[in-house]
Amino acid sequence: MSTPHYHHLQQYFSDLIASQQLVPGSKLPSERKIGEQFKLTRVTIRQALKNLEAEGLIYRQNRRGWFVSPAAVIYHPASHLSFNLYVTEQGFSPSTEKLAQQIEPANERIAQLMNIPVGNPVLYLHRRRYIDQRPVLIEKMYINQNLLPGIEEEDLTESLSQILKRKYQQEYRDMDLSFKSTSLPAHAANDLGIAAGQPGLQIERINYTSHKQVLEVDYEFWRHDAVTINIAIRD
Amino acid sequence: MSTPHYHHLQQYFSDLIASQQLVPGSKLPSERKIGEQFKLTRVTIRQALKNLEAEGLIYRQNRRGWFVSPAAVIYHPASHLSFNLYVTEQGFSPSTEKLAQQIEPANERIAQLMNIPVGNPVLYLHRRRYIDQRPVLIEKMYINQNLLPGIEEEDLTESLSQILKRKYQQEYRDMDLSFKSTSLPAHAANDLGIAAGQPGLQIERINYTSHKQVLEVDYEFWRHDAVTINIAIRD
DNA sequence: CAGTGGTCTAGACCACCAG
DNA sequence: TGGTGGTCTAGACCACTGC
Repeated sequence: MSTPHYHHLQQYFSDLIASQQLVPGSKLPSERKIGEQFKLTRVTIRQALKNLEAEGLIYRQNRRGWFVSPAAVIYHPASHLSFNLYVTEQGFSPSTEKLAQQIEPANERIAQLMNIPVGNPVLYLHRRRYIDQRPVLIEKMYINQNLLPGIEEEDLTESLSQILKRKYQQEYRDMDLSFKSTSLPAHAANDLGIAAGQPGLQIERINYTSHKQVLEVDYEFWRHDAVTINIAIRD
Repeated sequence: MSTPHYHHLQQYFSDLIASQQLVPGSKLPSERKIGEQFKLTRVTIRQALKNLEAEGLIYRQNRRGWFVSPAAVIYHPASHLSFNLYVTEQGFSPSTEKLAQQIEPANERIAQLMNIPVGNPVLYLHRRRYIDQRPVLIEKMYINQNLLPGIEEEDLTESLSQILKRKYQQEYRDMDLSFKSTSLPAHAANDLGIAAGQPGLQIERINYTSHKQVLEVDYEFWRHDAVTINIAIRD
């Protein structure tokens, strides 16, 4: 077995995508159709498709089929641009959906970060964000409502940085970021409508006010093919 | 099919690892052994193992078996610490192996970045880096030898930042970083001794001198389970 | 050499989505 | 309701590792 069969298949679709005979968003033939055409079983087909998925060239939506991935958006955290802004600037169309919003008692980590007693209320916000109608990101945030009284009455599908600026004359300043490439936890995969266990990118972000208080702790779960992170370090 | 069989298996090993009945570096039973024990076929076993791999809990080495992953090392690029230093500080044991070193003509991207004509010589360096004897990272670097005359005579398994400091009184300063979660390209997977198509983390890093000249362009290919990236943004 | 993972066949049934 | 991907069986042979 010099080169495996799935490798040829990968190459085949890879070439179709590179030459734009398959464009972002278009649907691949069904696994069974591909199988007929190449005289291969579904196991082999799926190996090739999963590899292409890992490369970020294609993605699937549960039981709907396989699709060609759009270009990844570039996330530049140091720029402090909002999701809506940087997605728009790159020629895509962002949208946001609120999945949950509630007052919650702070757990240990959140309490420690926000310097409040464990169990004190924080605002929990759970959102799903889309690029060109494709869900790409699940966001779970814990907001320090002591610093932002009345924040829960705002329209929280809006950009938070907009709300901060308008209502509180606050801006995002310092932040701590942590990135990890890992599979999406089941809850995030479900929210994104994909099978659990698929590769993803997890980000933890802690946002500080200009007085070094913790404004917000943010957990983001990205489709791994949807984003590239750029950072410029200037001492 | 309420919860799939592979899910139970995942949970089983996940629990063993969490409770430290399986410790980092230890070998899992063979796929066939697991199959006997749980009355499952290898296809199902492998689905569970691949999911655990995507989570970063286990890893494999080509035809040698599956092993429990060690804790990820934390890479803090803004600290300017060398690989050797930050790995050591976190209680692991780093090592470096030089796979190739040669003078090469600069390609377009490198030439543009280094502000030299295309085809001018640059020093290419290809290294493999280990944490506790596990290969975790392939590095391909292009070094601006105009700024570092005689660099090619140094021992290039050493920390480059050490060499810079000692021989050239230079230090790493500004850098541009780009991260992407994607599968490892075939060359990198081969060098790491793992099957192609496995998830990985790709980093492009451009290092500048204090005079904003490009000192070095660095491409890193990490095992995705081996690293977490932390960055503090302070304006 | 025996044992490991890597690849593959030829089926099957299920859960979910769309028309 | 027909078609999709998701899961799974029960095999097989190959390439490589380690003894």
